[in-house]
Amino acid sequence: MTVPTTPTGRRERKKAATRQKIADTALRLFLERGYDAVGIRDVAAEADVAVTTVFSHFASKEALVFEQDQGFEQRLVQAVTGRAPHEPLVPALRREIEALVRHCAGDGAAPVRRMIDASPALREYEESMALRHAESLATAIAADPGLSQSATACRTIARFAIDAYALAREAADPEAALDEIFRMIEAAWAVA
Amino acid sequence: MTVPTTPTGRRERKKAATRQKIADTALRLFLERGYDAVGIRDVAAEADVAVTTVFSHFASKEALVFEQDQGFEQRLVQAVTGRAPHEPLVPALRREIEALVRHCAGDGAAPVRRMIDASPALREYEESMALRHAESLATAIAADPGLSQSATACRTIARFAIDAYALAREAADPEAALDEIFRMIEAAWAVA
DNA sequence: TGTTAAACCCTAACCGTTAGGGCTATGTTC
DNA sequence: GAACATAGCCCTAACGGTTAGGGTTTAACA
Repeated sequence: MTVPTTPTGRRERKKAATRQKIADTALRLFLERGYDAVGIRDVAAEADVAVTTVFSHFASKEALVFEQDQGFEQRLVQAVTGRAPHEPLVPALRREIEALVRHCAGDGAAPVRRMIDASPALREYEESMALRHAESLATAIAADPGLSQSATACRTIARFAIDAYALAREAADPEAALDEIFRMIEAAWAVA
Repeated sequence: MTVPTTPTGRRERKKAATRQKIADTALRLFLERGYDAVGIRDVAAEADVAVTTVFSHFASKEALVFEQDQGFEQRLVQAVTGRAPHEPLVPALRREIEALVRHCAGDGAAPVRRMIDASPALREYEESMALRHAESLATAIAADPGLSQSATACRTIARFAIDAYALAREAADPEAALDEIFRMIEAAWAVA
């Protein structure tokens, strides 16, 4: 079910190395020269691979920036499926989203965030990604045997949670914003 | 403030006519042959204009499909700013969104909806458009002198409302879904 | 009537992305 | 160990959305 952290064979190791080299090179170039000023052909040349190889590892130029997309989604789902028995849903969601917001607001991620915010294409991609995450989250919530909400309520809460993530990231005081938004989500969930 | 329904001069009339001809031609071709099977060059040729003219009227190929984008946004904002004095916010929002959902689920719009749902590019564009609308809506809500909510609460409710629109559209029974979602939104707004 | 600029045209390109087809090294089977 | 199958990579060429550059017409207006 989970991806092995260390691939077994030489082939898989080499593949993972190629992927990582491409991602690292791309991010470095993007930060050095700006996302729009770097072409896929530049990335490929600098990483010493063919253009087609880049696209065999990443579905689009934007995807190069959001390399850990999957981990992100898994954490969200895990926060729901892996929470302690009888632990209520919303606080568990909140905890995870708070961690994710902290991670994105951390110092290390600041230049990347600036880059994303400066590029409409990247912002759009990020939001579209978030919606996919909301779908996964909704599925996970709907599958929880301890909850018996309608499918609509599950999808609604999932989207609200993703909204919270997006809004908190942009807020001047992310912590306070999360407080406020999750009070609202809690109330919404209570009447569902 | 509002766009004049009938442009005054000949130049503006011709411009509007060109724009409309392009939009009509594009939609017709898209529906006839499929969105992906029709290129911008095809649209331009059939509408008897230059490719550059198409892009001087529409920012992208996707924008050709969502021609009434602006009207959409204006209606949402209007539902907030133009509601009766002392009328509560959420029911006004709900009324407008219900009307919009009905409009999109109507028979006339069915082929267009099928086309949108069949194209990832169009779906993504639509969601991104909806987020812009949420921003406008948030601004309108925040500007209401009768309300005294935090900026975060306003933006949150705006996004929730847009979520309601998206979720209801996809639901098997849009009316019932709206009922359910707006009960949640009402509760969220009450604690804001 | 002459001037200005908006709307339009054409050509040529840029850039992300994909198709087609070939090569090599890795993993597997006999 | 030899033979095979194929995953991963390469190259070239193209497609399609989008834009830059620069020219022409014509409505608007002094």
